[in-house]
Amino acid sequence: MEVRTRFAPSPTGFLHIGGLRTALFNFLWSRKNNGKFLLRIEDTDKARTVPGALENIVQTLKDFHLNFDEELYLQSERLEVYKKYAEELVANGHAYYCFCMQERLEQLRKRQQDQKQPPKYDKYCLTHQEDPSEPHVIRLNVPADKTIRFTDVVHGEIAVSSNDLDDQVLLKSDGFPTYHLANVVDDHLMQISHVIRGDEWIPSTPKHVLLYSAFGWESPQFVHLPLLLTKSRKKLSKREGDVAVKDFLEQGYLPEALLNFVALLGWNPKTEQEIFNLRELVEQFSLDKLNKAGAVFDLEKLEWLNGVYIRSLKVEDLFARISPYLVKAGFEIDKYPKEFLLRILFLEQARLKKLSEIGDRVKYFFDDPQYDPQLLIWKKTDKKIILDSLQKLQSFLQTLPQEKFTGQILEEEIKKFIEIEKLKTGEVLWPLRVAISGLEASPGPFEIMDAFGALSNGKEVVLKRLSAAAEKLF
RNA sequence: GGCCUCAUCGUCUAGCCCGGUCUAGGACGGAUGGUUCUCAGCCAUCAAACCUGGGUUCAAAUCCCAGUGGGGCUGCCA
Repeated sequence: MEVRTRFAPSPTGFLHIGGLRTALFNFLWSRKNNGKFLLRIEDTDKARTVPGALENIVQTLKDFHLNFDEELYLQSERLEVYKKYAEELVANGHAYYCFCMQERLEQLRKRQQDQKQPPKYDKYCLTHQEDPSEPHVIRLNVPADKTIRFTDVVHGEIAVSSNDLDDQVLLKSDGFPTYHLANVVDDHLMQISHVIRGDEWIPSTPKHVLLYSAFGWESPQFVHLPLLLTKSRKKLSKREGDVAVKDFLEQGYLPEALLNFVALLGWNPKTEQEIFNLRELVEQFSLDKLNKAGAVFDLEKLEWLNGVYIRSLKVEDLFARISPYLVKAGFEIDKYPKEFLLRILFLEQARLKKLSEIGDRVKYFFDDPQYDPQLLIWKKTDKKIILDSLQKLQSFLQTLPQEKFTGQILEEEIKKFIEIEKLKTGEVLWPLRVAISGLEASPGPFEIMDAFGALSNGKEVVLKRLSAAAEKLF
């Protein structure tokens, strides 16, 4: 039998991290088995549907190369289908019309809760039918005293008493199906072989199993994934801050890193490999390597992984991806030679955790730095020593032709200069670096000057900053 | 409250199914040292966990039971 999986999000918000993982695992399992991966939008709640959410889901999947097969299915376009099947259930006694008003249901629920009874519909309408032209819903007629069993691929056998199940609404009074109906009908009609979804669905799976058998259909394989948790071990949800994939992308997490990271939440390869591209994930993925326990979404490890991916990028590629962030930071990058920009990126590459950090890090390449003069003074030296070293350095660099303004040569020349002048390395390099970067922590002075070397006035800029530094010390 | 479910370092996890090789392995984060003017990177070292209690067994992280703790669900939401 062909493996057919689906990702079935509701368009109630932008795709979030948990959804991305669910989509990924469905995708991987289908690809692993040369099967099909479907995208089905479960837009059966008109009130909760968010404009733009559908587009965001489709776009995000595309960003991660999780391409779906067949057409895009929208449940809101299949209303007649669900209605037909709901009526079929009514006809054979597995469901019934319910005319109860919201008010009665609320009272019922309240009474049950006060008596510490589990809230459940009391089947009133099963025996009190009204005019079918009156507004009504269709409810599942859950039989009493039955044990409902199903096998979950990750959890094993799960058994529940039908007495603990409520007569779930299948078709709402507005003619829309509820999740339970639409999901079961579509999974059957679309011949889904594996239902891979979050653990939060385990409690409603028995209802689904009941539906499959009421229709006389075979159930698919159920694969419930461990929940993604916040640091406080609560289910990751849209409410809790930045979980929209879009936000991560905008902060400059690379899709490859995000995907790699999310793949390792609730799944592991049973080897010590940690870095995976999509192809490798397809190769190594299997359902028996799935975990049962919920996994905390740990931002620190994501940052590390993102750094790994950033470092592995070719500078040209990094440039392509990061230039929007440079523009956003206000740098007019098209006024600078590309070589200059590439050199800057090359030296920041190992330091970046997220692309969005680039603006702050490279400011000093575009604007003269502002800093406290005290910063120029290295360790236990004093103002006088530093000023002296700065002035000597200045006149020395003055004599160097612009062609010699490349990292390699500069390093040799300056080290030679230090030796001849009998200065300490730190006395020269520290203030030099601070003078040109304005920073306590930055790339090395030779690297920075090397980058400036790609500018026609590079030497000029460096010398100007050196004399500005000397002036600050007066 | 009821039902379901989970339980190894702070976090992601390996080991558990098929008990001994586990003085419990890896990674992130942390600490320390090396490279070095600083930071990052890289390299090295260290600290850090089998929820508790019973059983079964010569032997239990691994099997069984109970407890505890966490989480999920309990809507004409998905």
